[in-house]
Amino acid sequence: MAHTQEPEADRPVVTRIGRFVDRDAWTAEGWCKIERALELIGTRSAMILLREAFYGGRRFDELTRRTGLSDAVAAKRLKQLVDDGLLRQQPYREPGSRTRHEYVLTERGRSLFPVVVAMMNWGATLEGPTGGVELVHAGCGEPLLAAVRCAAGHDVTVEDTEAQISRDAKRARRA
Amino acid sequence: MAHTQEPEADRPVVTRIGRFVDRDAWTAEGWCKIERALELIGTRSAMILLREAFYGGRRFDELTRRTGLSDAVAAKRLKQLVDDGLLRQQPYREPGSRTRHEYVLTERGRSLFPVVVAMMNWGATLEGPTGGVELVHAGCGEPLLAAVRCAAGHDVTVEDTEAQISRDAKRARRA
DNA sequence: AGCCTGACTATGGTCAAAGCTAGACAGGTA
DNA sequence: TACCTGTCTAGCTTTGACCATAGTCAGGCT
Repeated sequence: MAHTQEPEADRPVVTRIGRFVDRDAWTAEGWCKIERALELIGTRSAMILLREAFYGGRRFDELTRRTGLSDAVAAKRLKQLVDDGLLRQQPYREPGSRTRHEYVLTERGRSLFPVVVAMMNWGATLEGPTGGVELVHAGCGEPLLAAVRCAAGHDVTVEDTEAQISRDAKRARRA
Repeated sequence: MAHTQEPEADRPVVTRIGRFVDRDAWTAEGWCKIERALELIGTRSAMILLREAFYGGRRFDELTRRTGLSDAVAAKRLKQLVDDGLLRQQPYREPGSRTRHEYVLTERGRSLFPVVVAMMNWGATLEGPTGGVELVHAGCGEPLLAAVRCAAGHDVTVEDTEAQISRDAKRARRA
């Protein structure tokens, strides 16, 4: 598989600071936010159903058809996403049919927006056909990008990043 | 599971525009950038190894120890990540030991930064212990956030987003 | 040479994800 | 009433992710 082999400096990607310099002073055990996220969205079916939700898909038949998932898997995963509070069922009624449910993103589901955009961005850089669905800014029509900023508003690169043990780790440990 | 049940307006999350309004005019089949990304980073082990890489971990023993993965899984996944061009092996020599390899992020691997940050951000919003490792801006010490912007530089919310079929979909189809 | 250690590899077992097929079930239509 | 259709459930199977254990193998050490 072809890929970039940049002959770059032998420096750490991210600098470790504080107590985290000694990595054995601390264990990730149960603290990792990414692992926690993966428990909810770590399956292929969950991610592509959410993708469809961000593309505006809401109804069971559309979601199954456009994701290519089987009824059974889609139903199971949608149920889990509802239970986990990422989607919510909303009744609707098509004339001549009985009341059914649409699946719409909750606030928690919408807050996955940066994750979805970041993954689309990254996926777009991989080899394979370009194109497909694209998300753009309604205001100006420009495609979306996921950016990393700090809370103070600065753009941040990997090289400008430091890793530390969160200051409230001790406080939280009591809980 | 407790979660927000916002009583919000009955509008689509994302507006579909262009040919994409008729969703059956087009099929996702093989075009989805997220599915392509998931083929490379869609496993728990891949994500948490990359997490460790962004935390500054490089050596086999450290990566296995801090991720809690077994040797076998770590070795297999690292091999895959190297083959896929997200990591690269770099020789090092500890005094008294033979030459070994560190695993360092390639440019392609580093470009996952927004994905990792976005997932950490989102995971932090879930219930469970807060704390753990935190990434901060070296300049000002503020924690990192993943933001969504358009190519023109505007901040974009879900509501300001439109989904369309990418204009170069046809061009790419020839390939 | 023979030993030791750290980085893999090979094997077997468990479990979850996802596909397929077949139903169940509600609530409309004829 | 009987029937149809779209949503959802229930089995069964395959695949792959992960773990545990036990090897292999390279290369420095004594």
